[in-house]
Amino acid sequence: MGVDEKQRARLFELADLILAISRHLHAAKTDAAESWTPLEAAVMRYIDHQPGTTPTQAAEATQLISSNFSRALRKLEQKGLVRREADPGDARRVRLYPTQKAGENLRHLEDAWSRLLDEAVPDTAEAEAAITTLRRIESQLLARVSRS
Amino acid sequence: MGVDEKQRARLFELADLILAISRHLHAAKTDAAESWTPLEAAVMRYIDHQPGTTPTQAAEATQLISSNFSRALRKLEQKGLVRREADPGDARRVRLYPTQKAGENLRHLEDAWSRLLDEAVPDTAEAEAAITTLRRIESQLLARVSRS
DNA sequence: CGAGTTACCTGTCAAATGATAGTAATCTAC
DNA sequence: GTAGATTACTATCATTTGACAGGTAACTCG
Repeated sequence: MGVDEKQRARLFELADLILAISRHLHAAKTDAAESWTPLEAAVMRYIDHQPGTTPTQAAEATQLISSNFSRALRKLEQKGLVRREADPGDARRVRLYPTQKAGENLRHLEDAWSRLLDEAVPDTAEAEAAITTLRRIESQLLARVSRS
Repeated sequence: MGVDEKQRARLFELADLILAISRHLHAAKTDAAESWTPLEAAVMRYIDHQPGTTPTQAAEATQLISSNFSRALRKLEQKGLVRREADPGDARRVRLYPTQKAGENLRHLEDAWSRLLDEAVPDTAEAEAAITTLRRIESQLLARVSRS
């Protein structure tokens, strides 16, 4: 069956827009407190969403190979944004938690990005609809990768 | 006035999702014909959308400073994907056009990305709604930058 | 115990990116 | 026609990122 012509073009534009906006957001590098590289930001946000996660799990979610994840993690720890804690059941395992400082920085980031987007999407329902769609896309892409 | 608490969190999640998906799309580096770096892809897609654009204009749209844009452009030209043409009215100015080869490669990219997204967003209306929202965000962010 | 596995980490290399400085050609305005 | 602005470009540097090879400690299972 395959995707029909118009839907294909639509989906392409969707991907295109996501990539373009992502670039804009990076470029508008909100000087939110600590300066984060894009990769560090991705790791930080994941740990914030999933406190208590392990490096292996987080690396998978962010699609980083463990060596690179470890590097990003080290920097975040040096900046006092992430705390490592030993897993009581398995001493090999490390649990990751955002620090309070991370919470403050993320709030700054939230402020900055929200302000950027509020003019474009003031409507609550529209924002929620977009989030629903994008959430589905995100989990779909994630699943696809772990499958391969 | 300011953005209310919940809307702020929503918009933050929106930004977050966009960044995460963007990372996934890059990671799923569809080996579409010529291999493009993320930046080259951004430039290529812009030129495809706006054939006849000038380097200055395209650099602004992709938020690159001219030196880096020039580098990306050179690579795209070496790969035979972009053609430069002198502006008849102003000899300083260069006009950029996608080549036929670029069209083919973009079609591969369109295939690959569309396939990735189709499972997540099979619904036409939903895709269009998301596109509308994201288009608005994109032009908003772009305008914001040129303003500053 | 001892081999194999798992989780995490370091070191290192190459490529991609962001930014600055500076050059050359052309145009504009006086 | 000359000073200054505009357009496009090159050279170069530091940082970020992606990938690989390998190492240590802890766990599992016979």
